[in-house]
Amino acid sequence: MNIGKAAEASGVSAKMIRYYESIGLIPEVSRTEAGYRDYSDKDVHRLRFIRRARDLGFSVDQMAELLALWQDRGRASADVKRIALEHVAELERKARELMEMSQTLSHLAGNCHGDDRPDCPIINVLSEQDGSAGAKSDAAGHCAGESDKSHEHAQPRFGKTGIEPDRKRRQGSD
Amino acid sequence: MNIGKAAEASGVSAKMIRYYESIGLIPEVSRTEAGYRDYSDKDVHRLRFIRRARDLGFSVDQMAELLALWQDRGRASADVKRIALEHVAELERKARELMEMSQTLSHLAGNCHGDDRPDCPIINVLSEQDGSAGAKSDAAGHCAGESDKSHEHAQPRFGKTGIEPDRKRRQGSD
DNA sequence: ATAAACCTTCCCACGATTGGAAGGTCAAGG
DNA sequence: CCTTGACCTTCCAATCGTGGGAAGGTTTAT
Repeated sequence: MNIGKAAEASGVSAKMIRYYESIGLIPEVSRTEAGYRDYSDKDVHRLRFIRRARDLGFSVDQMAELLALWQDRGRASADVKRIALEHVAELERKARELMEMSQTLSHLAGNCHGDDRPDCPIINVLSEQDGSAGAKSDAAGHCAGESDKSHEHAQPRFGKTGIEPDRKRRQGSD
Repeated sequence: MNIGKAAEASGVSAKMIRYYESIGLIPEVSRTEAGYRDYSDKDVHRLRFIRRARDLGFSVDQMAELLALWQDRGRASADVKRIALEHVAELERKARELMEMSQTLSHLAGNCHGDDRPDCPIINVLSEQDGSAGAKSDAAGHCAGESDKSHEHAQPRFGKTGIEPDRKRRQGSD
């Protein structure tokens, strides 16, 4: 089965299949004489596994762990569960972050007339001066319970588990 | 005020200040004789505006719209409100997506023994065959109400509003 | 004078994915 | 047999927001 069929059968695009191969998430499959990748049903099965994991928001690193556990007949379900629960915690953290932003903002929007006059609590909050000692309208800005997290966000979270992007692996040998 | 002080005063890193300038989100500020950027209080005020918008999850494009409205004395608050509510909808959509993944996964994890035996509903669901006609364990896989969204996700969402990344603007003239 | 702490520009990396160019291959129809 | 279109191959670039770092110049404090 060529890559197009494998992509269709698995729900993973041909582009991504090649990418996953290049970073070592999936092994290199055999090739036809013309150099076309040739996928077995087992390969497609693995790709479907990957698609489902991806649809659940797992990172490539986590998918690598899950794939390894899948292959491991002697795995402990505790290991799978741990990965899943860590991911759940992360998903919930991110969801909470988004909802806090959403709540703050819809609260502000609720207080905005939304007419053709310029006065707007949303703009007012965005343009607040910082060191305001006392004159701060507390109802608007940070009512969602986020206190000191303002300056730190978006750091890389999942450490690499062993697969590194050797995109250029085939450069000198081919 | 040099860029380091402006960064400290605004909560936007020096790196990001230069980036925002390079993409045209903020104007180029004046320079000292040595070429150092020199920020006024007004500039810092704008940077704080940006930091707050960013903390609310606005994209650079949306921040550009908000900055324009901020500067526009004759703005209609309806315009601000519209941007805010569109963003709220987007935030809620993303939060919902994350929560659906989280729920599916924690449901699965709840059914996982989490011991040293290999049997695990999480792995089972991930490795399910697709065209399974009847033998599908419905409790595990897709209980969160997501039906046909599996194959389409992560498309670019916010269209550019006029600021394009002309990072190399200063290349030939300087 | 010298060293530390800044600043400048430029390039690269992340993660996951898509798009496209340039070129080779395969299958179908004429 | 030849053409055409649909596929495949590799390689490069872009996305988005941010951080890291190199190479070199400047300011500031000792």
